[in-house]
Amino acid sequence: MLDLSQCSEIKCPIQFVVDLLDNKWSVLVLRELFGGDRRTHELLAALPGISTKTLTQRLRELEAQGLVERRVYAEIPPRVEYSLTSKGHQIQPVMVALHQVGSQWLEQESCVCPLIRG
Amino acid sequence: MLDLSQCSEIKCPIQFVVDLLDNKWSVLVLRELFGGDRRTHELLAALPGISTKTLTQRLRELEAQGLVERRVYAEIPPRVEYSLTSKGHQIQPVMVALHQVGSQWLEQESCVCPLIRG
DNA sequence: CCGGATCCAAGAGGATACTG
DNA sequence: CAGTATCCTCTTGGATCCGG
Repeated sequence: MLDLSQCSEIKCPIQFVVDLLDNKWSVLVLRELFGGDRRTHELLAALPGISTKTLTQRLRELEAQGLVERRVYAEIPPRVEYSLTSKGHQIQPVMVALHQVGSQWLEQESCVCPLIRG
Repeated sequence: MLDLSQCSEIKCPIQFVVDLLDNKWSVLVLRELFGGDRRTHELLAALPGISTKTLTQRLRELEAQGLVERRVYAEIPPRVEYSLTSKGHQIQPVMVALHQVGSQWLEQESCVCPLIRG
């Protein structure tokens, strides 16, 4: 008998994206890559607190989702560079919106630091 | 001695928003509330798989962050309604962008269901 | 109807050490 | 330099039961 269960699941586009990115680091990794190609140690430096294990996991996931490309250079010492694919670039509107809303909310927050308030 | 550690932390706006929403359900709860005010059991029905405990947790968080308002009516049986605050509405650009990118990606996916292709 | 309290399973993710 | 393997901790979140 034909299994149509997958077909009847009408997937919400919002949920679809959220599912791809709902973990501690994916969005921030993408944010870095929007700044240009990055080597592994550059990402580690740009994302304080992330472990090598987690960074690798996230990059592999993003690669499997077709958002990120991994390029390996046959050199000693090894060199690996990560970049956004064209599909990865498509997420830019989300990043722009996150940045806009985040800036708005940060402004609205009362600043805890008297020095900045001046 | 004055603790300035908080001040030296320059917060990325993107990370700021991500921190507020990085869990399994917050974005989807907000998606529902963009559809209008909702009672508890309506949210439970609209979010298949969520538990009452988790829904309450997310709502309390969103309330604490000022994104959601909780209104209690003194009736028997009890009635509680949740709605977006004005700050909550400010996240709309993110939802729009998520929806747009998600739709785009879903289209690009090869459809697994022959009936829809048909 | 709403939601708090408890218990529990699963997974995410950090620290460290090690390999090519 | 890049990445894997192991170990371990903490959090998330579901299931269930109970109370207002």
